[in-house]
Amino acid sequence: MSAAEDAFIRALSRVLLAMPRAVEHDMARGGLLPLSEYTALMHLSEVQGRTMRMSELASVSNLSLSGMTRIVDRLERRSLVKRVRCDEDGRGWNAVLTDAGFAALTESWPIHLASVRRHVLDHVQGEDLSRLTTVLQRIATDT
Amino acid sequence: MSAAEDAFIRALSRVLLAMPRAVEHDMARGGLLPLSEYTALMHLSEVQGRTMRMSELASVSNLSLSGMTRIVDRLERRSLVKRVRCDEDGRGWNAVLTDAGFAALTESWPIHLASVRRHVLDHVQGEDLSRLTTVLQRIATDT
DNA sequence: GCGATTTGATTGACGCGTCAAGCATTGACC
DNA sequence: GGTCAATGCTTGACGCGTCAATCAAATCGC
Repeated sequence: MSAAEDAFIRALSRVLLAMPRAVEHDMARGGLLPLSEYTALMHLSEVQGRTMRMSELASVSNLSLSGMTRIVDRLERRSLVKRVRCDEDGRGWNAVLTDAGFAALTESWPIHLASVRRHVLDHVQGEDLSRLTTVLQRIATDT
Repeated sequence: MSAAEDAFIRALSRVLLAMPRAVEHDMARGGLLPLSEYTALMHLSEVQGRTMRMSELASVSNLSLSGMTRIVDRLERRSLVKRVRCDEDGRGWNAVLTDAGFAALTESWPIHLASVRRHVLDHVQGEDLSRLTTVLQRIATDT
């Protein structure tokens, strides 16, 4: 491994560990949703009917199905989401974003955005943004 | 947030979640050290005397001190590291890489390298490597 | 020197996400 | 149409890393 590659991997590792913690911390300080829950609600808010199958939600969130079960459990307990049996398939469940869930999302996103901007986007200028996006997408797709 | 920024953040999030799991998985399949333990041994192997204070090891690994205590506990149980009281400060402990630990590291690194190369480095070509490294270092430093 | 504070590290309790096992429901096949 | 594998999701058990509390050694103030 070349010195440049080594430096890259070390920097990536640090970001991998430290950056999500920093954002998570900002969210917690604001009394807001943890990142995993925020992300789930965000995905729900972006689809027609604010409804997604558990498996689909897990997959777009890059989480195991059982992990998503736990998250929706927590969200449902706080009435931010409700579970509705799936019409076409009696085994399936839909997670549906409630109005309260949408409100929580609305409350959370400015802080989330500010945190992400401060910790990440502020450090990526101009042309780098699109180049890096391409690289990251390739890495993400492969995995 | 612009569409480009949004794409960047989403791609970064996916990499953050998926990539370490992929590498971890490769290590586990080879019956090798988990990433956290691998990293600790690696840091130890790189310093004079293969010795580091717990706090220093935690800090270079971007982990809490108590987290590092657990990791060194596991490593010590398998005799890959030993704890030695610190001379200059009776409260402190040094983690010292043992020969067995060094051997485990030697055994692990080819698979670790191959995994990192396959999942990450193969997707970063030419000039992107240094540009991306700079950005990641800025992000890591800030946090 | 002797209490009071600070510092280095460990421990207890906890939350999170994973895997493997379990439970329904569905769909295929005879 | 009844059995049997496959599918969608949940549950149990577990490992990991965090925070808050704790303990011991060191340092400061007097």
